[in-house]
Amino acid sequence: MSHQNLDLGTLLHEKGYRLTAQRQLILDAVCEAGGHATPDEITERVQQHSPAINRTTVYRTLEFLCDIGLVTSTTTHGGHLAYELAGNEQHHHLTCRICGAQDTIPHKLVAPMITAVSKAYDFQVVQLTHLTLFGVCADCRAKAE
Amino acid sequence: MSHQNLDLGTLLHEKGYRLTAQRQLILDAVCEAGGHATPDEITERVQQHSPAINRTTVYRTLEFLCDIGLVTSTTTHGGHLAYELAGNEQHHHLTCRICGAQDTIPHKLVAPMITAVSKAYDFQVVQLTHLTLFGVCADCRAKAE
DNA sequence: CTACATGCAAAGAGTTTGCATCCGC
DNA sequence: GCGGATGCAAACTCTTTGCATGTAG
Repeated sequence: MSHQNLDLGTLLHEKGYRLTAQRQLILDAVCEAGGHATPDEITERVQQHSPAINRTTVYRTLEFLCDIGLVTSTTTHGGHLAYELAGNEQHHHLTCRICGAQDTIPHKLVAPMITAVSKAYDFQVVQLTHLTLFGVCADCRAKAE
Repeated sequence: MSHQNLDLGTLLHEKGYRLTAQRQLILDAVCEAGGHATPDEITERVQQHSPAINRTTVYRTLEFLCDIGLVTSTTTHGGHLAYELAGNEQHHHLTCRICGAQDTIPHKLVAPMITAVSKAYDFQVVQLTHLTLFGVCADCRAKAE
């Protein structure tokens, strides 16, 4: 996942926020992580560049980036926070319980189900956090045999 | 949700475990809760009958009941554990972000999506924890207008 | 220079672990 | 009586909060 030619400075400035080294580094780290990343993983990545950065700052900045729409947050299976770059396209995830491999599936595979549920139950699904399906990937199934 | 004529004593005995008052009470509490219940809610319910019961015991017993297949666990939106009686029928949940109302949807609404994903990605979905879709229920939408 | 952002330390939930005691079988 | 189950306290992880200091604009 890339920066999408994102100019964080300009973007923040337009909204009245400040560009700081920490914010840039944390956003970079989320990009590099390339999928779900926990605050811990982000902290580790960021500290490779700038070891002094505080955990608190990582938490606050991730929430901040979430607020301004640059990243999205989910709760992972284990019940922990996970962040990822907010892409343009809505998508969902497959996570292998065994090897942890992640795959991305397009929303169109999920959309019909959402529509069916919405109609049947008069319930407006607001899947702010995208869906994560857990299972076993082809590789791990092959190895298991 | 009811006990389903469940004889916990016999069941535990068959598997080589012991029946204790705590286990019975905790299972009862999960039944009474009638849906997702957090360890805290369970503890509160149990303590209405037997105030001396320890939080640790609740945690351990819930995990134990999970292991022997009587209850299932999920991670809720807030990232906390939630348990519920393992029914015979696979199902999923709708949770209203506003009023917290919960509805249950049958697996057949979700199954086609799972099948499509499995085929397209050669990924065997093992949705041990059932799915929870977040959104806004009809009542809350009506009130919002 | 001024408000926003950061760092630090400490608090706070929720959950787990170690160990002595208890009790179902 | 034996070994699994419980209770208690303490540790542990993840996350949030309060307040002083630093720094972008």
